[in-house]
Amino acid sequence: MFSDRYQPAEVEEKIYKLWMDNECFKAEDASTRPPFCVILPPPNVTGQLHIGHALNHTIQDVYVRYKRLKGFNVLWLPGIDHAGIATQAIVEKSLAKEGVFRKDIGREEFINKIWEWKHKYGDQILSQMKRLGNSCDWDRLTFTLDEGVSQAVRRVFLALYKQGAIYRGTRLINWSPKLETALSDIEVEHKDIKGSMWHIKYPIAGTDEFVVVATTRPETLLGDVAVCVHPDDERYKNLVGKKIRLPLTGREIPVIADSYVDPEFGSGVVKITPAHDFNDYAVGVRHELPMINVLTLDGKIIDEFTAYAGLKVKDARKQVVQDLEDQSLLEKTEVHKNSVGHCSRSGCVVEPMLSKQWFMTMEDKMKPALHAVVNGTTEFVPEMWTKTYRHWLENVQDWCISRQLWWGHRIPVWYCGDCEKETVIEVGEPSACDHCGSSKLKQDEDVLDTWFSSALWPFTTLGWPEKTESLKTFYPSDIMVTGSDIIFFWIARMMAQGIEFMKDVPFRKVYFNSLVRDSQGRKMSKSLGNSIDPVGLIESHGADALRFTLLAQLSLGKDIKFSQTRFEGYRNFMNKIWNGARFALNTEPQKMYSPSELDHIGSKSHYSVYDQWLVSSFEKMLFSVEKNLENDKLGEAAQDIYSFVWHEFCDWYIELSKIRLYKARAEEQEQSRLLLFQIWNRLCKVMHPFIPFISEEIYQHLPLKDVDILATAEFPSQESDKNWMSSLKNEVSFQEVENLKSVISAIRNIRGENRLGAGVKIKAYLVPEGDLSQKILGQHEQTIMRLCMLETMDQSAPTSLKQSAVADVNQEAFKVKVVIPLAGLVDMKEEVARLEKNRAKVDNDIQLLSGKLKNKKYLQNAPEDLVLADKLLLEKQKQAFEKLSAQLLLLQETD
RNA sequence: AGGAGAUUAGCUCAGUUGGUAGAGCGCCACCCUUACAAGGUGGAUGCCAUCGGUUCGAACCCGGUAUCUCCUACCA
Repeated sequence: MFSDRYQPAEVEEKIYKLWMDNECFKAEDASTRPPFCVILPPPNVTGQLHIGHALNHTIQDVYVRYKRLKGFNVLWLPGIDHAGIATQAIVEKSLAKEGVFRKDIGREEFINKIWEWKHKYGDQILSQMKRLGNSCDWDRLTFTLDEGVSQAVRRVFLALYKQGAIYRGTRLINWSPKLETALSDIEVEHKDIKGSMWHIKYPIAGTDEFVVVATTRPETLLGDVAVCVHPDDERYKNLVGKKIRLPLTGREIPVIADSYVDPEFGSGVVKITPAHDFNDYAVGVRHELPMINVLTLDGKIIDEFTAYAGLKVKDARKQVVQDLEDQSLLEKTEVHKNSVGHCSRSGCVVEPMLSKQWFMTMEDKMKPALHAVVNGTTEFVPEMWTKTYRHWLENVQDWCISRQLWWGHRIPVWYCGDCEKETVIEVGEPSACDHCGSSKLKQDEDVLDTWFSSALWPFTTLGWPEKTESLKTFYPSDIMVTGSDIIFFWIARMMAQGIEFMKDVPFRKVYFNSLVRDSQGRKMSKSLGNSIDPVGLIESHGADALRFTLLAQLSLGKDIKFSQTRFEGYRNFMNKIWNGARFALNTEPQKMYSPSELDHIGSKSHYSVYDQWLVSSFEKMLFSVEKNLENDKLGEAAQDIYSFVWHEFCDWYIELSKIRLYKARAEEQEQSRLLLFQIWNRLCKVMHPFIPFISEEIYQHLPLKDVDILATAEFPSQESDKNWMSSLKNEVSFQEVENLKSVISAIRNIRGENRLGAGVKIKAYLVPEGDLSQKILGQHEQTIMRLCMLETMDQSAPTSLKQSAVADVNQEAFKVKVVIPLAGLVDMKEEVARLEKNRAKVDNDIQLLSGKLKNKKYLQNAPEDLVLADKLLLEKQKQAFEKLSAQLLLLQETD
């Protein structure tokens, strides 16, 4: 130890190794201790952890370490997600740089390449998680493509398939032409694009007349199957039922009426292209219209439209517009801002596409998932997210679960070459068709949406479908910590699948963590370049400082702005803790204590009132931390620790105890040291869930004969610490020290406001009123003199108050008049100003209180003790006012 | 368009059974006092967005308004 600055870089790696070597994070499948389980939302294998992960993981680590210290059999189960589309896209991109293309090397070879990537980056992510201090049971690390998980996925697929809940069908889905796969909604990002709105004349068949249709996508005109107006729109009523001669194709299409059309928007006439627009698709289904596909899977016009065949969407659009203009069918073009879906992985524009895909029915599955949250079986924190959850689940649609990718769980369906029917099995490959017995079977080329396996995560990680001890002990888990952005994609689906296959919810509580934004409040994103790398932060100020920065700012339901100066502030706090410990541990001579000496006390009389005050203060902090943790208020718990360590222990206790520690007799010194160790022994445990490295490092330096490991120690509690805590805390001593603090503050205040530097030696008259006041002053004379840097301290009244600063300390039974002669030290102006300011404050109080006490209704309705307190306060303030006025008069007198 | 949330010190934000507003950072003054200058002591700064209601009493409860943020959907 004992650099005067805390050096996290020298500590963290060593400490993490200590934990690993001692298997501190291992959970037991069978234990007499109560279980506590957290399943880590598995980070994507695609790259590095970002600061959002740091927050998410730190929150979990606080719960997990706290419960571990509380004696629970804790399992924090780590994992990594294969993240199908994201990983495939990234690996494909990186291979392309070397001139290697997926389609050239083939499925098997490409998947091998991804596995190589996974091993490299998976390990990198794990080491980053360790640097943060995550106390996961690493032996249980699970990857979403592990054999056991794959088995489970196939069993679920088969079960749902047999139920009819999984089916194959042709629907309109989001399609990435670049990646050539279906996308989930979460993979579609809407961006505002400045585009155009083209007003096109559609000729009415058999006439010379036109109807004008406004569109942002003229190229899909090729797939139009109708023109639609609002049924109540007078302008077009007579048009309904007539035919339109579709430009560029000559195809005749009907005019239909549907209330989906907004008569106010554009021309009030909409072209219907069911194969390329979600609304049009719905209209198409309602009106039983045909659906004409216009695009190839890679986003080009199909060959049937010879004039445009092979053109990309953008080029086709230009060509179509040009051709319409040439035929004088383009009425006008307007600038139009449009929100367009983009593929979050490749950046290309997403096309709604008619496609044959696998779907899972959702409506029935989501009912119990909704119910379990509404009735509180699973609790949402903060509670407001239940509204969002409900809103989503009540408007759920079937889920497209197939993806045209190579990386993922391959769909366990085989198609028969003879009868064309499907065979689905749970293990291995089928040898014959279920329906006709043919052996000409071919497996579906597609893989499952990543979220399909993620939805099973709470039980597949514990060994399902085997009936494992882990599953029995740890399902359901206690808390799931995650972002609210995946409440539907993940949380809801885990709820549904958990209830379906485990007959119980997957977790008792969901904690939705905040979003970490940059210092300007912007979302962190690659495109803005404002992402913060947590590893860089750890390297600069240490993992504990980072953790504490995130935790201390935590407030349920609110985002965190990451500020560098605040981070530095908490780095300073780590240093403060370090030096507080250094004060306790560096005092020579060193003696080693047995654990029992740190847990029990000898004679109470050996402890000073300062010690007793500290123990009371510690106890108050401890209870507050526990209460806040139990109520998921991690931020407030962190702040409890902050203010105890800095403002109670360092600011007051250390200063109060110095005299005894430096100057007193040997046995008294020994007693002081023992108390310091007793406090730090416990304080380390309280701090540990939040800042595990520094607390463990300090703990390892405690002069204990057999040092154990903090990570698996026992959290202090009223029961376990009964002897120590209840013997030492003492409300009378606590009050005594609070009184003492008030005198010291009063003197310091006079010093500060009169600009009397620390170098100026001052004399003070402290005039007590009553025995208690006298006793306290007498007992703490040395302390007062030291902390206020007094030259002399006199308990008798001064002969005159002229040319003196005066303050009245008045705390219930403790009353002291503080008089400090200022003659020759300062201009009296400062003191006059100080007293006037005080008097104004007191006067304000008097006005307020007397007004209140004149109000008859207040006297009738307010609780008695409140009224009484106000009356007492009023009297006290009136006296204070008198005294201040008298002193002001004195000061202004000239001799 | 629908839903949710926010508005408190210069900045970032706390503030639950309604009872005279708090913290960190920043700022000002003085100080390297043997744990710590990444420190110490003292100080300044608020019509708690706005209008109304309930109440003896509102930052807090209810309603309206303004501004901002996020989510979902959509813009043919």
